[in-house]
Amino acid sequence: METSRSESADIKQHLRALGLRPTRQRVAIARLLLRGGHRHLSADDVLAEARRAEIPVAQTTIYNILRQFADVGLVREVLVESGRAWFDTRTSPHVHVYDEVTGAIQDLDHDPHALGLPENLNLPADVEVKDVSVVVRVSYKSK
Amino acid sequence: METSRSESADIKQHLRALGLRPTRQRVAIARLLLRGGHRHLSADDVLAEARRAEIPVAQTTIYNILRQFADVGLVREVLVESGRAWFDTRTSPHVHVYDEVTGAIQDLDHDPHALGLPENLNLPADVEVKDVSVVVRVSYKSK
DNA sequence: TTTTATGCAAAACATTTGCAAACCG
DNA sequence: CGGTTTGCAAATGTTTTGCATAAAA
Repeated sequence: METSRSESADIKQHLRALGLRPTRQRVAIARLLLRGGHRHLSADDVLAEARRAEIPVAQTTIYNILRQFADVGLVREVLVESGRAWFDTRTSPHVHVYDEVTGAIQDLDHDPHALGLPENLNLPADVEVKDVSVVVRVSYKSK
Repeated sequence: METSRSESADIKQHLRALGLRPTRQRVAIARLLLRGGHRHLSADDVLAEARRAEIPVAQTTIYNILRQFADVGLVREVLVESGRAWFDTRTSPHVHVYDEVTGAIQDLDHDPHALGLPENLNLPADVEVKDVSVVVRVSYKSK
């Protein structure tokens, strides 16, 4: 895989714009995460992908970077089961469908903000909505 | 605190109806959880309350019971942060507002099912919606 | 050079497991 | 009794921390 000079430059600029120093690891992980296709990855998945891509990075750093990326909205944290966090490379509004049997997470093209929710919240002026997450938990009807 | 005979009987019957043997621990924990007021409790909170109420029960059992209770719908698992699960003693439909700063979870009287969601799912016939969870993540505007 | 990030190893947690003893029906 | 459930201790898995080294500005 070839790393184009301009792609790196773009990502560096992107990270800077988000207030993050474009370190070697952050740039490499960002490229890895943002390359086409929406995916749901655990921290360990990202570490594995990084290793595969021969990106020199420690597990601790993966955790740091994923938290930072989630903070600035580069990825979205998805909580569907206690004990492990998933990170969604799709940041545009959508709903998650979680299969309790297989553990699979699927995206559903539906904007949670279009649900008339935030308006109904009656929130104080200084309160800011950071995210609205919708998870539809499904399983299979027995017989 | 006095334990009325009939209250115990009610709970036992309730548990049986849900397919759970009314063991000493399950009955005691159920009574503790279902006594008035909607709350969001961690497994550890429940253990602490049990100790306070002098209910003889082990941590392992709390975990078992909470999972079972969630399975049969006696409580609802709430996932708002990775690494720890909360259990909501309110089972009627509502939305959660999670304060990222204080960690507080609040209920919002709004039925997620009234959002036109399940109908839009286009799910296969054998797929069953077990739960729809909505979490509005908020924090405070700076300055 | 000054600040910030990385990475290692060790902690810290929440949750689960294996298995013997106790309990429920 | 016979299948479940409990509870202990140990294990597991994920995420965090402390701190020295390295990289960024």
